[in-house]
Amino acid sequence: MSQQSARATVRVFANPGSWIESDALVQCDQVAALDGMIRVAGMPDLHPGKGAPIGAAMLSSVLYPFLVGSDIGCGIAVFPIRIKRPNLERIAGRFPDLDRALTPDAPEWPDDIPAGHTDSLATVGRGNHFVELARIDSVLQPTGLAKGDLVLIVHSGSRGLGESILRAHTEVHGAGPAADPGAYLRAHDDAVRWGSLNRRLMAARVGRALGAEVGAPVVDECHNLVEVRDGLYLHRKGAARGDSREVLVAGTRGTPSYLVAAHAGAEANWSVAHGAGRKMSRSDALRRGKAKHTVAELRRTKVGSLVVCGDRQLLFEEAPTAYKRIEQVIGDLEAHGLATPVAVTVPLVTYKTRGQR
DNA sequence: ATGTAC
Repeated sequence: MSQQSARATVRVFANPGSWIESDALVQCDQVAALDGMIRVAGMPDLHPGKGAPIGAAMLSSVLYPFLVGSDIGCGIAVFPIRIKRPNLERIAGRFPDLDRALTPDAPEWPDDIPAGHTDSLATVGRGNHFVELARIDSVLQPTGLAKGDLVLIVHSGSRGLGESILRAHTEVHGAGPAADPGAYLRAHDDAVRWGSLNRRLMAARVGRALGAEVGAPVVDECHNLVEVRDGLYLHRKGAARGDSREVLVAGTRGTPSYLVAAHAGAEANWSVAHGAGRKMSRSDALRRGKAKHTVAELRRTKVGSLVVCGDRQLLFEEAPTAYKRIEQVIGDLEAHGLATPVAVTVPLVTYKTRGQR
């Protein structure tokens, strides 16, 4: 039935010294064997995901919804924010409740909500998602930001909307291709717009709660989506658009993040990493973290930042030591000519969740 | 990563 064709290429853009979990490489090979697959590019933050690798851009003539996963539209946005004399304790205490959905009486309530999906609007979600007040620690290359400027970094996606889109497909077709790519893409595009709106609404909520002026985003890059390029489908799963633009590559809740000028070409599927990448599974991070860290040191980090996280389990799962070193990921991007560092941000206050769960 | 069930 399936015709014989040249197998897709797999290339991982990491230096030999950068450890990549072997399960993630196996997943890349499995993806490469899919019908229609042309080129799999693993980013230096590559790690195993649920059925498909995270930190990968996968170019194919066939559209596979499972390669993007449930959080369609997830991305990272950076907003300039002005606060006169930031008091971290006070800011942490005044952060809005981003676990609770926006209500229509809020001043931020938008006129146009993609897919009419109002559930969980302007909420951050869980997992690796966060909203962070950060300071520009150094500027390495001319850009619109200056040393000392404050920014709000928002990493979040489409919450239940993307999940429902993937589920609708999976219930009928499992890990198979989209039977009607156009229909999938129309729903998908709504989720991508919803994710971007979600990040803007959260920034606005934080600005209002802190009495701070929030500017238009200087970066807003989605790293989970399907991009149609020359009639082919480029599946991004934790891989940001990397062709001639600035992207924020997130560190961890307690280490710096990097704004980079991305200039990735076809061989890297026009992509760059989206973050530090997990070094261990959530269960390992919880087990090892409990032996290694106290809750107090995870809530007040080595760089002096505060982490608002009422959920102790999530705090351990998201510990900086559960992730690769961001400097190594950035070094790998540089070494392969995919990106050049532009500015370094250091966290001041990171919001994860108020709740206990 | 998610909403929901356990």
